[in-house]
Amino acid sequence: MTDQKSDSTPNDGSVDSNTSSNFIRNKIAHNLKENKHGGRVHTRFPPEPNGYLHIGHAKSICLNFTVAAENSGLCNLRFDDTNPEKESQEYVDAIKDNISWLGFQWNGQVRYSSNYFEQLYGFAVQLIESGKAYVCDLSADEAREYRGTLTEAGKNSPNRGRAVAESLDLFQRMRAGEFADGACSLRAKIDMASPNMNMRDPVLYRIRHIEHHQTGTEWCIYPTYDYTHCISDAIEGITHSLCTLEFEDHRPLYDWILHNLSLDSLHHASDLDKSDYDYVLPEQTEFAKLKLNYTIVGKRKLKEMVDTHVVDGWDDPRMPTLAGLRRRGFTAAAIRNFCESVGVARSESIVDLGMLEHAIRDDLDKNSPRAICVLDPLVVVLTNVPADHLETLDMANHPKNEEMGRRSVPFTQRIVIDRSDFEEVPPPGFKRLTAGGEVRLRGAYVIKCDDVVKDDAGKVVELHCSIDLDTLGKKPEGRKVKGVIHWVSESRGVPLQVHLYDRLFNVENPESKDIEDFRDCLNENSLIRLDNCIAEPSIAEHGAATSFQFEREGYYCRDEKESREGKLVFNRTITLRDSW
RNA sequence: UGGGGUGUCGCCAAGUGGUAAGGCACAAGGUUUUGAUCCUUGCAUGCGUUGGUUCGAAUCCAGCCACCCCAGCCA
Repeated sequence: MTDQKSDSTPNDGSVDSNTSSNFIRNKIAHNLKENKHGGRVHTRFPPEPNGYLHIGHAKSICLNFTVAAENSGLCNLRFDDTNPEKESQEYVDAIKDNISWLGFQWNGQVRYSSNYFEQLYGFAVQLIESGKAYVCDLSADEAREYRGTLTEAGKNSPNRGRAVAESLDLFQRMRAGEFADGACSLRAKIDMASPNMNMRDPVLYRIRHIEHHQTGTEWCIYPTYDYTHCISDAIEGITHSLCTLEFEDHRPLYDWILHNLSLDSLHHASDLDKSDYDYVLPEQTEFAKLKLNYTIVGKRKLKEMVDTHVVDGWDDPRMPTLAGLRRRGFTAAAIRNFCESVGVARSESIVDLGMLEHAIRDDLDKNSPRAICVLDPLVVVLTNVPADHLETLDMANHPKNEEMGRRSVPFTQRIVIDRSDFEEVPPPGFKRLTAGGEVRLRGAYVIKCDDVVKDDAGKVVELHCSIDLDTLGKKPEGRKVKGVIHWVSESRGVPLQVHLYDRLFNVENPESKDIEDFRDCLNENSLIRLDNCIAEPSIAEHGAATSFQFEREGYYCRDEKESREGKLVFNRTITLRDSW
């Protein structure tokens, strides 16, 4: 996906269900009513390119883009790339790709905080000149000691009273590369006794002689998040700066920086410079992060799982990353609907995985064509059918949506059914095939099991059944056959490998502080590979869909990464609900 | 124990002084050639807790309790 050229392309990431009110929508409606930003709503999604996006980011993406779209507003994509140490172009590319896949289009070109390095530098000079910032010689360790603690005030840096001219000179020399990493820093002059630690003369610039993925070696001083974010928002004309709860304590600093810069200079530096809109400073609003039970959403741990090969990569289908969910068979619409159903609030909560599962089942049930696949084949020989029999059965691709068309399924003398659909001694309530019992073959005939063939070890190897020729498309005479099972022609079916996925962790909260190492609660059975599956031939045809409901089993999608000519691999996205 | 937040059904969540929306989950019925889907019904005299104000409180006030975040030159 390349950068968007249009300035006003509406986002098409729509949601099926009705939207409900939340405090951010209410706040925006209120601002609109007061005409605070001249009717504008302009948000931004500001990831740091230091990892892949996950389901938690999806919540923020959906929030920012939909809230803008609902109000005919705009949403920027801005990479918050102020710490080159952990960032890379690989992540930039993956993030852009994920957002597009989710169905959103950002306003104009992709932005980078690093686009504003020169302006940011100029604003820093402005703060120094007005006595609001100074160059500090304290080392990181010393600064920590001077900062005080949660309950004790800090001490002023010895350089706090440094003359403006001297700080100006030093800052210029920091930029020129005269000092080693950590030798000094630029700090805001606020209040070392503030109960809010963020206000105890926070660092604005630090020295890092390191290459940046966007600016190369142009800079050796890099602005911090706190200093950069608010000014970047102001430059882009953001009206509502939405972020997560842990930044709440940073809001006073966000406001301090903007209010201690000249409003005119911010206005002139901004995208709104030549517009007719009044220039109003952006406002930060915080909401709770999305957490899901049985899963980890923490970049550090996700990266660790990738690096230590607990999973196969960022796009492993068990990962909560957008890349992983996509490969698993989740649709963008399902993720959008899920985010909408979860809502946005300020209380920290852990959403039940069942909600995500519901969202994907809901979408796939409506939109995926049906097919038949037998995961654990057991041969059934139809004794009253000729050995060379080949019949073509016509089946609907979707039970409720005729528009999805129909398909042909070959029926032969030897077929396979799933081993779990036969029981010699059935448990109470069992509705499938039993010795001597009858069952309906989905889309075909009713069969009766006459004979159970076993090997020397007593394992069932084959079933001999007779079919009732008068039951194709009609109910059997004089009796009721309750069960329906699926089947595939043994000779005409196509072999495939199927990957069965389950949750990665076997505890509800693998990120809990009680758990020292997440490796201790890994689900051993999170991936099961089935090598002998066999499916109806239509799924392998040229132009076939890539995502199906394998009837009575669940939703499966072709794994594009592992499938190749002559070797089909399918991933189980999610099982069907099962009340049996 | 300084500061900032949050507490409404098992899980999310609406509600902003007029008598507890919705979704998920769960349960019971019905339809069904997928034990799926779909349909119907049920599911908080109760809103962390204790007091107070009021004709009336989840909503206002006070106290208490629990949990989360903050002492990176990370974001």
